[in-house]
Amino acid sequence: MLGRRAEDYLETIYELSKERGYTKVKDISSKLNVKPASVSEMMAKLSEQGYVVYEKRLFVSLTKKGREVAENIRERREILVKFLTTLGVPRSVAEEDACIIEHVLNPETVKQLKKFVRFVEESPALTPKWLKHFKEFCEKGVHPCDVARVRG
Amino acid sequence: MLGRRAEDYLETIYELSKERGYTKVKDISSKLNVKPASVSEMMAKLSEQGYVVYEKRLFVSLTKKGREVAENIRERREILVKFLTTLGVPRSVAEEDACIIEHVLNPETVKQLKKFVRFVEESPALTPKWLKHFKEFCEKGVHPCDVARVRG
DNA sequence: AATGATTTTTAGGCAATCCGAAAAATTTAT
DNA sequence: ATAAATTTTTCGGATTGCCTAAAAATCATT
Repeated sequence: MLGRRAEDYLETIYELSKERGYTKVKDISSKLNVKPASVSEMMAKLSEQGYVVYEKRLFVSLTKKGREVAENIRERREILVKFLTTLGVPRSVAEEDACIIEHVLNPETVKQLKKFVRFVEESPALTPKWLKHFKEFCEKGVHPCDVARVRG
Repeated sequence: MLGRRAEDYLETIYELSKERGYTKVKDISSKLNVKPASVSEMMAKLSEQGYVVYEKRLFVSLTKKGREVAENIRERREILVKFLTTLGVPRSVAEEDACIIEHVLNPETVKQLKKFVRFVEESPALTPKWLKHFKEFCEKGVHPCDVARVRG
């Protein structure tokens, strides 16, 4: 099985390969904030297991197998980011957190969060009333409906 | 700083100590599904760092410092479980996932999820209408409001 | 083509966390 | 009190993933 960290590498390679179809050790290392030495090692492992094509000193690219994994993870992360930002988590934080938990969440959970995102997106209103209420609740700390009841 | 795994240990000790005020290596090992040998090691480390009182071969209990950490984590987990179950994730899955991500989520994110839970709990209706809609959406795959528009 | 700069690899290490096996201590039952 | 069963510790080892430093390869410039 593929370690969590390995998945990060695959996803990164995926992103970095978009233009040219391949990427280099240095780029991966910068993106992931690890030293090139660590990337070299990981590439050896990933190519051994058939996730990347690794031509030493030349380039790294994904195999079909690797691309499939990467795409899955990327999709998962996008869902998580959307989900968290919908709930009012600042984008930068949402992205960080998504990157961490994308690897560990049960698919069942992801499925459900995905449904939630769709539920909000497919709502007829641009921003559903309840979501507006929620945002208000976040700002004022009081449920708008309660206010209505008390005041009205 | 305390490793993620160490936090799991603290939380487990906390739970197991509730009745008697202390717990034993074996119990921790069963709860965390690791061998007693691993627990011994971790206890040595945690007591060195002042998180537990570790009387070799006799018992393990939390120090104040350890209890504080444990309580924090437990609270975070409870929020997560509530949150996930609210969104329709089955309890067992929610508990598993919560246990994993409780350690890594940004406090900002947790804060926001907590607000969401409160928002739902403090809603005047037992189950807010939108949440009913969401559940329906989960079952039928169609947003109830859309149905209303199309049919009506 | 030679020099210098950059990139990459290799080698040796470190930390966290787990394991199994064997030894030691404790507990339980007789 | 002793034998048997259980619990706990210790020790050596494995894995994952990261690092530094030094060597090697590649690239860029003249």
